[in-house]
Amino acid sequence: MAKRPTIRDVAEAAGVSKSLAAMVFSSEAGVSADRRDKVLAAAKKLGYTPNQWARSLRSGSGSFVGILLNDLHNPLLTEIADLTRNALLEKGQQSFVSAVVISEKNGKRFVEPSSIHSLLDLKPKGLVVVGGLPDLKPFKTLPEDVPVIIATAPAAGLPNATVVRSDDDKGLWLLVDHLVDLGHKRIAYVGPDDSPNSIARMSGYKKAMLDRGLEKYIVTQVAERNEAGGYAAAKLLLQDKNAPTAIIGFNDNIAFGVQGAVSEHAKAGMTPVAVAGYDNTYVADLARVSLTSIEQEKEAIAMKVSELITNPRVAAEYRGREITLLPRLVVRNSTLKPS
Amino acid sequence: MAKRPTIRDVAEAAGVSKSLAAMVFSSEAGVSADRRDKVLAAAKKLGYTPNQWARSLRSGSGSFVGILLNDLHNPLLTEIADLTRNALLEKGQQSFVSAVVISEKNGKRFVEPSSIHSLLDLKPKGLVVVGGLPDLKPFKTLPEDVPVIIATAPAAGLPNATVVRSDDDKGLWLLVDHLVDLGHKRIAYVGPDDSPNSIARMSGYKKAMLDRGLEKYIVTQVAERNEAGGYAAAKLLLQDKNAPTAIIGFNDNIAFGVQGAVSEHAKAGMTPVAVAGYDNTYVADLARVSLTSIEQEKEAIAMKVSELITNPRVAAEYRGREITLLPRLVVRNSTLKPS
DNA sequence: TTGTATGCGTTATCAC
DNA sequence: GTGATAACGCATACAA
Repeated sequence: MAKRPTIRDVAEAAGVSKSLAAMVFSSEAGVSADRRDKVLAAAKKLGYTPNQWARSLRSGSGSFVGILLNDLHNPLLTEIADLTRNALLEKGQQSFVSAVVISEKNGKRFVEPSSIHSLLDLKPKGLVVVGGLPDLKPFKTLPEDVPVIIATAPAAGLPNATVVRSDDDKGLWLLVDHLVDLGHKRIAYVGPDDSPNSIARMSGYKKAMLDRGLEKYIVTQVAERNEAGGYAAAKLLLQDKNAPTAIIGFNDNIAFGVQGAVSEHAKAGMTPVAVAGYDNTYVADLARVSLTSIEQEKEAIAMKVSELITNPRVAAEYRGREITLLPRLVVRNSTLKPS
Repeated sequence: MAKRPTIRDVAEAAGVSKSLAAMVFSSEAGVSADRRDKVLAAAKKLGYTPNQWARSLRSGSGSFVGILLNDLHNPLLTEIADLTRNALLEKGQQSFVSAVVISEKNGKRFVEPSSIHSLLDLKPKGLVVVGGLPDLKPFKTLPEDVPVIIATAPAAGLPNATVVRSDDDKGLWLLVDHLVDLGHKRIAYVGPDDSPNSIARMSGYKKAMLDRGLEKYIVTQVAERNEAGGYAAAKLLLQDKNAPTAIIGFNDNIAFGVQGAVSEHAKAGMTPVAVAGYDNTYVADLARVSLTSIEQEKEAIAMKVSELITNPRVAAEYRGREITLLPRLVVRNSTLKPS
């Protein structure tokens, strides 16, 4: 198959020098109109598009923004990555999404450093990290003027990064508040406690309960971050004599598992238990699921991120700081009707 | 921040020439043990890892496999991409996942060619395309010896690609067969008809109905490929006097919408309608959803793909051919109990 | 305005 | 076994 044309092929076809042809694609001015047209025509005919990686290599920095996606399975993260990419596209900013490799070595999951280096070696002009990475050290090799924005996760040890995330304390306060208003007192929380993110939410739950004078009803149950984890944890909670009347899950996935356990509980003739999740995944909105959840305002996050990455002034202003957005409660059947 | 060390830094630190240092990382032999150790020690101390893109540029081909992800929102595709990546990792094959950009121009969605070129310019040693791309022309610029594998989609006009997908005819046959065994006759199909993939499934449905002698009950309703599309289409079907007693959706997402419409239908006192989807997304397995679906054997697809990409002999053998895997029926409540 | 030379980080081809 | 040199595709400082 035909080899990809290079700028030399274009120059030759247009009858000009390589550098002249290069100028047509790099800087706007500096080339006479007729020659520029010739080059453009030749490029179009050959189907030439610049190799942006060679460009990165030479210039020290590319013209694209790198988006590092933490987990392909998490709909919240893929959604935010996609929204960010679209927001950047609207500003005319190219981006490149790549997914981190997570491998497992003797039972422990960790991020392959090479999958981070791969993106950094492409020399992005800015970097967006979507989701919490356990180790952000590799990013320290980035040049000073490359902004790093971390979406929906704390900046574990990266002093110059900007964090854009929604306020977990507020989110859990909204959930607890909503449930208390419905008459619940025994409100339990189910979720992991192995990451900054999960710890923040659990702590938000406790603060909210305290705030409502319900400290003696605080019950937390550790769970793995998937449906099965939520199911198992809820089963444990529900067999207690002082079983909760409402359960909040760390995220929607866990809450789905809780819903499963709660359904079985209700079928056994027990009083129905309210369930709420977090992240407002599209699944939560399905008619059959109808799970009350917290919307992290993904669009707002994406907009903020794209603004930070494209506007150097704003980027400089927020370097090393955290931008906190207000989450929003989305009430659905799981906390209203009996399930 | 510290700049990323290059091979020159390593060579200098080890007191050897760049070429010698390079040999340590490229070929196994050809360098004396003591110098090799010196280089390795220096590399470790500086935290050096080779820039694989510069390597690609020079060698004409990198050491990694490119995985092009069609749609970040489709759980089937992200799952297959991830499984493929893991299968490759187990064979010691690095891979790089990047997502295509889909933009919208005057109402029409299309793939940004630049997002494909970006990955091709990295010069992968093999390419995996996950999901159906409307236009595969850009891949024609790949060298002859770079295998292209297309997962879960037809090879629209790429004669040298290998396709790995499951048999849609068989999948729809399994669904229709299952429903007929349960006593259904009025089995309708809901889904789009705007892509090779969707046309294949719709045709599979018709063949299966014919095969069971139910040609006079064939009813298809076009729907957009999302929950809302399924909901709207099902609403239309259900208001008919000869409403179907079972509805098959093009994929799970559409079937979720159908489930919503069917629930409302049942609440209005009508006889419950069976629903089935396709792709066996993790959502289908949620207790509250419990949707009968077709498993495309994602693991098997990923295994096949990774074998094709890593084994040149197998790749050559299947070049230009299609590998069809057998799908599997997963029965859940949506086709059993009244919903 | 146009062409030439140099280098980004790497590997391949030579000499030595 | 080792080291200098060219080249991958591109951009830029410089000279013409």
